[in-house]
Amino acid sequence: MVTLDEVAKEAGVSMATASRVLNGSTRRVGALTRTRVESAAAKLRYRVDSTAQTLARGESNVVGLIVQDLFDPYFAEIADGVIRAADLHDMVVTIGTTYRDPEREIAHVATLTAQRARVMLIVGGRMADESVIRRLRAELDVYRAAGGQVAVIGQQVLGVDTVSPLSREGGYQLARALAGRGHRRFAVLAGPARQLSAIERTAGFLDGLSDLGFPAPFVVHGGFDRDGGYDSALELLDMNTDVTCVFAVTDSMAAGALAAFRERGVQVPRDLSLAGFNDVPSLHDVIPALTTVRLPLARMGALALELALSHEDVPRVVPVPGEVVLRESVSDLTGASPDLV
Amino acid sequence: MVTLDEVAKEAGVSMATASRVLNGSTRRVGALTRTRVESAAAKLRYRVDSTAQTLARGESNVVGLIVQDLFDPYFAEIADGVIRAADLHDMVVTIGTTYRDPEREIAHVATLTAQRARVMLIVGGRMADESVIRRLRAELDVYRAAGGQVAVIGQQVLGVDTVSPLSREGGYQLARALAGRGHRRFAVLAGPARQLSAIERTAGFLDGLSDLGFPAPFVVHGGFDRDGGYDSALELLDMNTDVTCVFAVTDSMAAGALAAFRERGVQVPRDLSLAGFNDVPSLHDVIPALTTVRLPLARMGALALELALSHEDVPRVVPVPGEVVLRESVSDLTGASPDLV
DNA sequence: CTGTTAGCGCGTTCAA
DNA sequence: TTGAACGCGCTAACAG
Repeated sequence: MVTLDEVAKEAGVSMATASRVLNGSTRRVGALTRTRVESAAAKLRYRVDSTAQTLARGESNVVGLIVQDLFDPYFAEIADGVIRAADLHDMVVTIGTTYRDPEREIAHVATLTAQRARVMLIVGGRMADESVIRRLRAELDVYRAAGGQVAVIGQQVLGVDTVSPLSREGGYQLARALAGRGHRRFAVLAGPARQLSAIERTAGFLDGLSDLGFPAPFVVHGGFDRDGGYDSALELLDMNTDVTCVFAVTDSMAAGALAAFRERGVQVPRDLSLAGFNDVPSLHDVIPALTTVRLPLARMGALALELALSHEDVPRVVPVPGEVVLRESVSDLTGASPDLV
Repeated sequence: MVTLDEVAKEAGVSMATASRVLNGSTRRVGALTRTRVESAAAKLRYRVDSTAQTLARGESNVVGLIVQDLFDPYFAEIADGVIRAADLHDMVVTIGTTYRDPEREIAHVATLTAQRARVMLIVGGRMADESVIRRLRAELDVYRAAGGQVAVIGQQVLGVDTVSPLSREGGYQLARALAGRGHRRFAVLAGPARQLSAIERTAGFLDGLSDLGFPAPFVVHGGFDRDGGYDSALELLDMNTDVTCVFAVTDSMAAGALAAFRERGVQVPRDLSLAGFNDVPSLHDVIPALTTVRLPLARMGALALELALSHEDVPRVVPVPGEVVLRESVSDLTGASPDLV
């Protein structure tokens, strides 16, 4: 690989000059020398070594991104937003996936620290396990002590910059919207009992119902993904409740629930209404169209990066409201209009 | 950030020794010294600087991955496989997305070269544009000249290690399978006219039909994604053909086509049968279940990494066969059994 | 088994 | 405006 000083020699200048024209910020170089260096670099097919730059500058251009699972469209969309934003800053994105294993999360933080990532973005509902959180925070502390910037997308538990989807409020608004359709008796497929964002969404939903004076819903815990929704839905059906509407705390879970209902001959929304959360685009074509709470995932990813890059001393929290989107999967029980759009 | 020689001082040993116990491969260090170094490192919260390691070793631990769009489950699943495999090798994955823009692809290759990525994985059907391919190849050449390893997932056009989905054969087998269900008159939603994998799938399909002595299908070109399928399907309907079965060269396109058919009141598979390609898991819940050709995407990603890591002088090609999966979206016209599983 | 030394490729003072 | 020299944090000979 061609190095900078080979280019310098070829151009008949010093390394310092070559560095200035090829990578320097202050461009105080004579026009002639500049073109000489540039053509030498082109001729030799010179490519900077950004690892050497990182070492010399003490600052890298890598964005570390930690997600649970790229396979989940929720994370994929956020990752997409991060990558787009990073591109604008000429930064590269290193992705680590945890598959919901906190140990892997901690390991990734360590790895990204070793990479001297300039910023680190952590996505996804942390589990409410104190001991794990403590160790994660410890690992983050050594990263930050070295000048690294951290931003989190999700629950605000780490004392760092946070892009915070208003899960609780989303659940709350969803409850009111569903009530507006005439539903009174609900069930919640609540996901893992210790998953913070699942907890928040459920809690907001419960609050909404309780403020309305409605009975508390049936709550079924289970996995956070499609299969979790499927299993929870079957479990719910076996309980033989009289609910008219089911809230799955994730679109993926709702998709699973839909499959389960279908298998059991339960028609949505005729026999049972269903709502999800996130408004994942890849689920836009499911039938019936899913009522859900929309989150601007890609924008949240970009936002997190900007937050981390523009770091200030005091941790900031950017709340991101969700938007209830009523679609066919929820029936209208008010009698006013039996058909939905 | 704590450096290696601070650790060495703390432990009362030389940097070399500290390096050996903390990062060296040959672990010929006395037990006592070893523990002394280890506890010093722990006490000081030392974290290696892998950029410095890269510089010193002349070899990095980053895997560069170039995909078109993380949002597309096809790429997301491959990326997942790559990340998992990289993890096994203690390597990190840097992802760049091209959004199908060849210029961005070339730019990413340059960036990853600058990062001194140890291997580079390029995924996705290249466009059949000679001039772009030439420039891409030129950029790859400087990367490879520096000792970088490249593997491609997709069409074999670059003279490097390739994981090659047997698109043509997949299309061929699909044609035969559909014929086995009694279909004779087909249409193909063929995607972009210059997209290699789309071309291959279509060509194989045509071959299959022609070998069977069936008439050539209607071919509609369009976008490669969900919306492309949607638009192409509408276009097909407007042509008022008498086809009984439609092959969309992508599952995402098939999903879009399904939506279009539904809007127009065309029921699948009663009025029209539909098949896709890829067997994307996130589409497993669509109704009716999609007949498709399954590709082991995650495994292909892992495979590509192994290929690149175990580089040999002569470029290798690993063909990956697809598997036809017949599901409800294709009706059985043979009359033998009017209902499908 | 351990220490000394010389780079890896680049940015950046400090002089000229 | 340009060049010489040092250092970033670490590994890898080479000695001892």
